[in-house]
Amino acid sequence: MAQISQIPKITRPPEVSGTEPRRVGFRQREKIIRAATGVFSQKGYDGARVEEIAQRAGLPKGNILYYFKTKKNLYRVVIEQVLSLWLEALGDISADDDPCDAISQYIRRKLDLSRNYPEASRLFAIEVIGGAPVIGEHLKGRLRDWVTQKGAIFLAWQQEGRMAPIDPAHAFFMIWAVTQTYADFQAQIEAVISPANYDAEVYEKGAPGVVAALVRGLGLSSQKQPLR
Amino acid sequence: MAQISQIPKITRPPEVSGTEPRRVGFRQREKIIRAATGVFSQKGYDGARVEEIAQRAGLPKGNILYYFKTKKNLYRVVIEQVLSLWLEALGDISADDDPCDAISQYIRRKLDLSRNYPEASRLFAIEVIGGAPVIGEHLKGRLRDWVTQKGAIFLAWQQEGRMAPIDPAHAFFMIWAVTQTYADFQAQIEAVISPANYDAEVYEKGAPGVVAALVRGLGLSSQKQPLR
DNA sequence: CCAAAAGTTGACCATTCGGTCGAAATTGAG
DNA sequence: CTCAATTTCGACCGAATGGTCAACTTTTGG
Repeated sequence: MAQISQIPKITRPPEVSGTEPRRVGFRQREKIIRAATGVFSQKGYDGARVEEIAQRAGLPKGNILYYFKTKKNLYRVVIEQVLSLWLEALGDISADDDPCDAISQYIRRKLDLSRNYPEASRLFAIEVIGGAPVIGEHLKGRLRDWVTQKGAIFLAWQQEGRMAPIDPAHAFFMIWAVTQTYADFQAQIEAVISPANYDAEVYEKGAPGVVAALVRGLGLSSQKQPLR
Repeated sequence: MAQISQIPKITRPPEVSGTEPRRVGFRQREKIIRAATGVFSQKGYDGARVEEIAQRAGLPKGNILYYFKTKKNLYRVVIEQVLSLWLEALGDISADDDPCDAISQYIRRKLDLSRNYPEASRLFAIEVIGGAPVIGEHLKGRLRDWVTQKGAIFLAWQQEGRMAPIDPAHAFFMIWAVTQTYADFQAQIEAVISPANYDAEVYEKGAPGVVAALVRGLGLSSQKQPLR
């Protein structure tokens, strides 16, 4: 996805025409970032070899360093892009929403993220497990604020008895943990059940039950529903 | 003439007799494994430096390689020990148990594992995220069998209406995800809430609500008295 | 007490990897 | 077309790292 970046010297606004502003470097950067995400997510920062990223991107190694001065810098760019994706997916939860609808939808959104960007999820996980050396500050900032804000909504719902009395932050930890486990621990899940098709078997068949369980656990029985 | 060294001057046979292995190597191995677990869990396999492990263990590098022929071999030993811990903690769940009691207890046990061995949990996570190259076969074997077996019990309970109709395997994935998140994503949790004392704030204050939510979500509302 | 086995240690080596460089090739604006 | 900026690419380098080795010390069994 397009993102605010500091590409050197793009002074021309994107003119949409038959002849796109084919900055060669832009395409290459995208390819490299995509390749890097894959390698970093599997091997971690130290395990990843610039040479392998280059190979996956179909470029010589020197080229990678040409676009991203250093390996560390490339990692920073990649992880920050992943973080953006993650934060975006937080989306909005409004106090006016029906708790059950809002949260089920939120859970499903997170689940979709795991499904569509499993590598991003894994990379994020590795970064956090390692102590979040790069994105730690962001977590203490944006993420924390978001949780505080949405947590207030949860508290209000709880006040009205429309949600189980659980610490809002922990409610989020729970939701994140469950949804991300399908991307991060895919290898384990595949070992336990042996799905012919992971997406179909897991996200389509298994996940709905999990969403229901989460919703039930958070005390969000559908307002006018037979479920008790 | 007295040698100054940090090595305990144990010139006498170990005060502890019996089956205690007198070999010096046994102690050293333990120290090394402990140090290695810490380093591997934070940096991953490639990020870990043998030198750093040696330093943490208070030994010269050559010594590490003396006991564990290669770095890879050391990793294998460490990860396999972690796996043992993990599998042991699965413990037993019997069909005769009260579902609610059995599963709450199980959740608490897993939570204790995260609390007492956070590094082990993180190392396990890194291994699985990387595709479980070393322990994959074990997961397809022992873990899978365990899930199948215990899953049957879940199904029986569900038949009797004592548990929500959720795929047993996914029920476990859910429980594992939530309990392990407190160890694996500690950095994120610390960023969001700022606990003066992680254990107290998280495991003692926050976790009980999470256990309750999980139990509720799995449809195990305690028809009995709130145990403990 | 003695000799063999086990363990310790730092110096050393081969390889790998991130990063540099310079020169050739490509691109694109005027 | 021209020319300068951009991009390509392989050769090369220094630092770091896993692993080896041989000399030396300690432990152990008899």
